Amino acid sequence: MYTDAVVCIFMKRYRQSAILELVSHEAICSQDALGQQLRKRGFHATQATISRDIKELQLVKRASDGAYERPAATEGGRGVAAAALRRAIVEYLRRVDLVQQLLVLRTDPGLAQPLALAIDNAELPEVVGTVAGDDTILVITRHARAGREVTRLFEGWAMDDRAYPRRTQESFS
Amino acid sequence: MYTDAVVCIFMKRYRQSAILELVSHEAICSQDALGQQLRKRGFHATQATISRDIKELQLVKRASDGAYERPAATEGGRGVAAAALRRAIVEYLRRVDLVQQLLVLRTDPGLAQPLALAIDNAELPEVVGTVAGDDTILVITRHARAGREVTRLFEGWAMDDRAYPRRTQESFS
DNA sequence: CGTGTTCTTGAATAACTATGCACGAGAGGT
DNA sequence: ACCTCTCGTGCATAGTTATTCAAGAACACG
Repeated sequence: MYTDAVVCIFMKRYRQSAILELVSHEAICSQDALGQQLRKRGFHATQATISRDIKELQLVKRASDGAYERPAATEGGRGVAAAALRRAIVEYLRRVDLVQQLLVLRTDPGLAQPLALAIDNAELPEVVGTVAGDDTILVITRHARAGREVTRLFEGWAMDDRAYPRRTQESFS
Repeated sequence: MYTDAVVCIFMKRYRQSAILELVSHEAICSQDALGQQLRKRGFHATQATISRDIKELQLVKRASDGAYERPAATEGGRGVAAAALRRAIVEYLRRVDLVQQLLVLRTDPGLAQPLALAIDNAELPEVVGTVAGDDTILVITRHARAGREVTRLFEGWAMDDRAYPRRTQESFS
């Protein structure tokens, strides 16, 4: 069954990295298609095996186009979300106003949603929730003190960015 | 077929938000299961309809446990990243040089990192990767043709910007 | 050696999802 | 009123994926 008996154990790993390689480069929409690509690269595996590989690799299948994708590329945990938030703040935030425990953020038109999303994903403990329109976001914090804290945090990031005319990159990570 | 004819148009929206609600709260592993839950909440929809809803909502199905999930965690998706890239190009890019499949971008001092980040996040299919220094970015594309395409794309954006003096954000989408 | 265990896999098939087709309801347009 | 276009939908079914069953290989242990 195996061209070379010894290879059996190692095969799986190689095959799986080939799968990651493939799905990150092109849109593969079915396990059979993936099997075909693998065969071109010298791997022989049935759909059943590929199904198991995909499960182990924790890939996801996008419903929009049916392509496989590794969510690791897009997510990666709390720390990454925080970094993403900082980037989003620097990139999108234009103005901040605080009223009691309510924070009103302004962005350029159409960019409120992505920024609100970044705020939600960061899951800051002080933040209860957000409501976003087109260029305005209302951030509800637990109380006025929390509001001040968050305001300072966001303004600080935005400041850094303007102070030195836009540099800083080490500080992102 | 419809309990009330007028409701038909609005139904979809309600149903879809119910779907988002459901998948964010519990692990739903099949469209039939989703259908069951929906029925409990007063929505009647066949598997076919749910399949279409899921596609429209751009959910993904995790291979690990088969549950549906909204990739909203990915900071707004491809489109937003592309818009961010355009902003970054307009804002930071100063010069472009193409050598075969290698693209050399110049920015003002210290701004190469954020621009490179935007390029990476946009995940352009032609782009293999980037290497960024202080004011220079090397963008590796798949081949010379891809390089020309990307060059035209970036230059086009930079051009637009000079035509209309600085940032008309409606044009970003 | 045997024996039992664990891992990996293929074949068959069950389970699940997407889609072609048809139809009814509204929205315009003539 | 009538036609035509677009949407949203169900039904049937084609297409895709997960799982069950069985078997071969490697390994550990008496």
